[in-house]
Amino acid sequence: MKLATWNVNSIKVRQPAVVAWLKETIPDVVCLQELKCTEDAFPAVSFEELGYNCAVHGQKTYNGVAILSRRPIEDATPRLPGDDGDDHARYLEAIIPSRQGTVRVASIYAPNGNPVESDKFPYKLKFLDRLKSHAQQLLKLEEPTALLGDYNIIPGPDDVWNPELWENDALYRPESRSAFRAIQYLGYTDAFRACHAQTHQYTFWDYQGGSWQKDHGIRIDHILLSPQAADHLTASGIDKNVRAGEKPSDHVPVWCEIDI
DNA sequence: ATGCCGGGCGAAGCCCGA
Repeated sequence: MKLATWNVNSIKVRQPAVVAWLKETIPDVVCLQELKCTEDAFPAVSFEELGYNCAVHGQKTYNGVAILSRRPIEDATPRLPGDDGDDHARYLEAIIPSRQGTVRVASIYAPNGNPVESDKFPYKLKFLDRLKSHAQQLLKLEEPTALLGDYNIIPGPDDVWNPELWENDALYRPESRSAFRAIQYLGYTDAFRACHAQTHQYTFWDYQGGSWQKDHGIRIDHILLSPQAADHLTASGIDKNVRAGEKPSDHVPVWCEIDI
């Protein structure tokens, strides 16, 4: 089963690119982030024509997450527990039947958190703490679980072209990196890092300043696997070529293959 | 180091992202 995540930065603008990528790579499950639209405006038909079911947790202008699946989508559940006052559409979880049993997947759009002096940074850290608590609850189920998405965290100095320039950025602050490690310490595996030792493999390049041409990127889109999923991990990759296409998102897809 | 880029909204210019 091939699982993927992609922050599309507006599904309305990116719909042709997503369709082309789906046709080329044929993932079984895709988690999308930054739809920037409500569920009504989500272009589900163009994905259904390719054989995908869609579950959408939308929001006008900001955020918005979705799950596409070639298999049925069961129990699609929006929102991360732990703060009923949080109305951002940043989390959608669902159960997907596999050949043997099921896989639980989540599409996650963690807050950016900049500037760090603003209330956006504590909001980010609180969201990540809620994600950790929920991830801990999910471990008790002892199921194959994949938490896919834009975590907005650079895990370490090898995941950015020039870490010195990011020291006071919310994506690289010690508090953010610590929060990402804390989820892994619960028992989750970074799928890409488990498959690749190469450093400086990026998932995001800023539109500005020729970042893509200079390969000045960051690795912030991640797939975390529960032990029952990680035990069957066979491959992972970053579809970097997508960044060179027509009207690209600033993020590219990250995927993993689990033999379940 | 930032908003030079790109998108939303809405019809100019501001908000937001990373």
